[in-house]
Amino acid sequence: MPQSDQHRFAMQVAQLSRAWRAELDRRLVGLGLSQARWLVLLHLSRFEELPTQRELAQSVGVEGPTLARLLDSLEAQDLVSRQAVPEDRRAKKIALRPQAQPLIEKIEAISTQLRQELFAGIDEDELRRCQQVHKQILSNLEKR
Amino acid sequence: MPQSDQHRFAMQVAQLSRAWRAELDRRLVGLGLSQARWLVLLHLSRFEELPTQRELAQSVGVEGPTLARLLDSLEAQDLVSRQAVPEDRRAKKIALRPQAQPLIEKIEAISTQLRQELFAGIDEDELRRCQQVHKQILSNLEKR
DNA sequence: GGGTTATGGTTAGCTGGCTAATAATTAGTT
DNA sequence: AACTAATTATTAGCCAGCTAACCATAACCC
Repeated sequence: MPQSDQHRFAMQVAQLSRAWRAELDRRLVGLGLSQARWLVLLHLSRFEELPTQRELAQSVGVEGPTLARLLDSLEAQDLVSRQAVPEDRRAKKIALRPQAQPLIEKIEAISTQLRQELFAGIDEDELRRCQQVHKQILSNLEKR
Repeated sequence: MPQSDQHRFAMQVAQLSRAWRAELDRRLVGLGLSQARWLVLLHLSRFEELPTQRELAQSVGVEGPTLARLLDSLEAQDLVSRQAVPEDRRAKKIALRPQAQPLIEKIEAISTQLRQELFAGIDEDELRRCQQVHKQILSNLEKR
């Protein structure tokens, strides 16, 4: 595979990632949430037990400070709360406030809908193999 | 394919894109160029004729204002120059200054090296099919 | 040819990534 | 028990993406 194709692959991934997020954001703008914030809510809703900030940051895929600022604004909107952890007084667990629930449901519905549109016409098996490729590259990346 | 797998695909793409770029950036940090700037140089070096800012922005995959600011700093470093276009007095063509050439070569070498490491153990055919999947999703995205 | 619309570039200001440095607390060593 | 290490969250500050609003010029059209 020639170099320029490999280069194209890299570009494609970058573009895909940005365009996808931009489209989802466009559809979610009515909810008063922007970009990173709904992503945090989405991840938060998938935890069974309340995660610490560290755990949540890892799940979302951002660094600690990035999450801290997002939580600041989500807390200001009364969508989440930081709770002290008795066993470890450094840590804080993040909880969803009840008023976030309807929002979460809308986010889930909209993002699921978008995914269905984007995966239209793509063979399920192809998709899975593509995931394997991604996984391998990510694993190669982690070795550095 | 269950929803959660689709969700994972989206996350994977985002993570891949960020991690890849972060690693390349880490390797290029010694050149005094950060993130977006070497990308602009790289794209610029692949044009046969001098591109306008618009063309260059499109190639890099960013919006006009983003490129404008990057060019400001690249111009301040004497790595590129903006040239007036006689036929269209609104437009400017971007040219690489000679002193950028050795930099470009290092960037090419390092990014090629990284790509080879990341694509290690990945079947060429799989990779191509994966690109097709990306292409399809991107095309679905553009229809919105 | 003059008014309108479209286009190339810039400026301003927002958002959200990051690292580095700091404070508080915990864990580990001796 | 007392230092030292590591860990959790925060703050500060940089970088780079974006849209909106603007200017200058070009293209369109009546």
